[in-house]
Amino acid sequence: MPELPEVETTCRGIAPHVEGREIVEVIVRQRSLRVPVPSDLESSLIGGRFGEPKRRAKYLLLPLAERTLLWHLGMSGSLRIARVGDMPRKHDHVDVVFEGGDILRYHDPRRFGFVDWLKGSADADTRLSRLGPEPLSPDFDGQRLYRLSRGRRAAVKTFIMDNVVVVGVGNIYATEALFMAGIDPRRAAGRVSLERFERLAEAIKTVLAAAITQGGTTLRDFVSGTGEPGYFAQRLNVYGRAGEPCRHCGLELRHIVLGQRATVYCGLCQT
DNA sequence: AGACAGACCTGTGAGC
DNA sequence: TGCTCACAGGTCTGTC
Repeated sequence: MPELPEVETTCRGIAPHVEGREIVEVIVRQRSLRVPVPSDLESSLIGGRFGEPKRRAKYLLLPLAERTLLWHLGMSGSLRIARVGDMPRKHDHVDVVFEGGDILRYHDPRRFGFVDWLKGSADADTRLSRLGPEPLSPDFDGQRLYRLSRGRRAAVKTFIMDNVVVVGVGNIYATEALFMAGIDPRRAAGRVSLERFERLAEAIKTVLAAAITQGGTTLRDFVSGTGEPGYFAQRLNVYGRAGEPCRHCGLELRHIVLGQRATVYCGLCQT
């Protein structure tokens, strides 16, 4: 499931294949994604060239001359580079074919992702304008978490997954960062100290940066832009390990549900 | 305003 | 072996 590191890996992986190359064909096999594929996608893309692909939160931005394509991979989506002649698999919904024969191919079994035009500028499109800072930027730190959390009774895990607080912290990395910082995910956000939020902010940066270095987590159907699988899944300490022993103290890891999300934590190491 | 539930979708794996 | 069914998850929307 693509979280921020996977989207970043995808962005870097596809960039050399798509930037500045003329689009010669667009094939849409499934228009019914979470947002319907725009009816003018094909006509607007053909003959154009993308500028440098960017990432904002878990969105990929592909600029054209006058408009920008906003792509979200949802839960099960992947963008990878194929070649003309590579047979599409089931759930390969969109192909963007470039001069020279590279194909930007969108695969998404659960169709939670979408491709859409950015509405105006990034500041005007409400999907981007309300987003908090990037977790790896200096704008994101423990002070911010502390300030925004005062008076909040929601669980700290739910709080750090709020895109207004900070973007790109999905369920896997929220779970891992809370373990690394030694914080009980159930604790009310408003009752976490500044010192502990500073540890948590550092943990979030550490796990995300490590995952990007590793090329993203390989879980089920993620494949990076160049078709190379990531390797971060092997290094997860708690996510997906409920019932197994904590790597620090050996206590059996517990599974609970917080904010409708599976949560795993150590009852001894996280307080 | 904040908290929470529901909707979207389908492959996977547990349980019968 | 074959079937059914709950579950997984990001984000938007609606309700209290």
